[in-house]
Amino acid sequence: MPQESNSLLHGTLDALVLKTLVTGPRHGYAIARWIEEATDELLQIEEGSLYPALYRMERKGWIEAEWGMSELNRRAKLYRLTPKGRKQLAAETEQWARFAAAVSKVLLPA
Amino acid sequence: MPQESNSLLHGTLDALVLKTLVTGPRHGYAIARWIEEATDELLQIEEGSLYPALYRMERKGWIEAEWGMSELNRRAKLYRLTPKGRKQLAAETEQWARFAAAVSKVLLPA
DNA sequence: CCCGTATACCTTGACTACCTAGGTATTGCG
DNA sequence: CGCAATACCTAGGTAGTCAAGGTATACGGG
Repeated sequence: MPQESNSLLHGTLDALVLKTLVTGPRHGYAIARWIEEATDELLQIEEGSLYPALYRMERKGWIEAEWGMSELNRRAKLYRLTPKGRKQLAAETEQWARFAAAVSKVLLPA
Repeated sequence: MPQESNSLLHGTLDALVLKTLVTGPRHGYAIARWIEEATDELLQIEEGSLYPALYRMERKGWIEAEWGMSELNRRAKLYRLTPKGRKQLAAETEQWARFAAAVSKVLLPA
C-alpha cells in the first residue's frame, strides 16, 4: 500500500472518470477498479472521493445515472457520458496535456 | 489571462519551487517569476499560494531563509535549498514522473 | 519634486476536493 | 452459516489554492 497520499490527483479525477465512460456506461465501483487497473494500481481511487465526484459531475450535466444491474447481478447505478461531458473531457484532456508538459519541462532533466 | 483555475497545481507547487532553487538561492518574488517564465506563462504562481508554500517548506526543513538584497537593491528574503530539500525534490520528481505517465496513459489517445 | 509602477513581502477568509472512517445491503462460496 | 467481495453512501476533517486585501521601497518620467 503505497500511501503516497495522492495530493497530485487533485483536479484530474474528473477527467479520468469521464474518460472511463467513453467506451460505454459503467457503474461507480467498476470505474474505480478500471482506473486502478489501467494505471497498474498506481492510482488508488477512494470511494469517498469517487462518489462525491460522480454527484458533482451529474449535477453539472456531464454524466447521467440510471439504476441497473452489474455484471455480477448486483444492483448498480450505471453512469453514462452526456454530450456535455464529452466536451468537458476534451477540454480537460487538452488542459492536462499542456499542464503536464509545462511541469515536466521544469521538473524533468532537459 | 487564462483563469484556468489551476486545481491541477495542487501538489506540484512544492516541487516546482524546490527545483527553482537548485541553481542557487532566490527570493520568493523571483521564484514565482521564474516558474511563470519557464512555463511560457502557462502556470501563474499566486502570491497567496507561494508564500504559505515557502513557510511550509521552511518548517519542514526543505529550505532555509535569510534576509538579503535583490538584484534591484531591494530587501528580499533569499531561500536556499537544504540537503533534505534536495532529497525531497528527487522524491517528488520521481513521483510526478510516475503520476504523469499514469494519467497520460489513461487520458491521452493510445 | 512628486507620483505611479514595479518590486517584494505578508495575511485573512473562503472554497474546493480529497481522504478517513465509518455505515448499509446483497451475492456467492467454502 | 459466516465471510469476502461487490456496490453504494455520508459525515467530518484537512490541506492547498485563490482572491483580495495590505505594507514598504526604489526608480523613472512628467
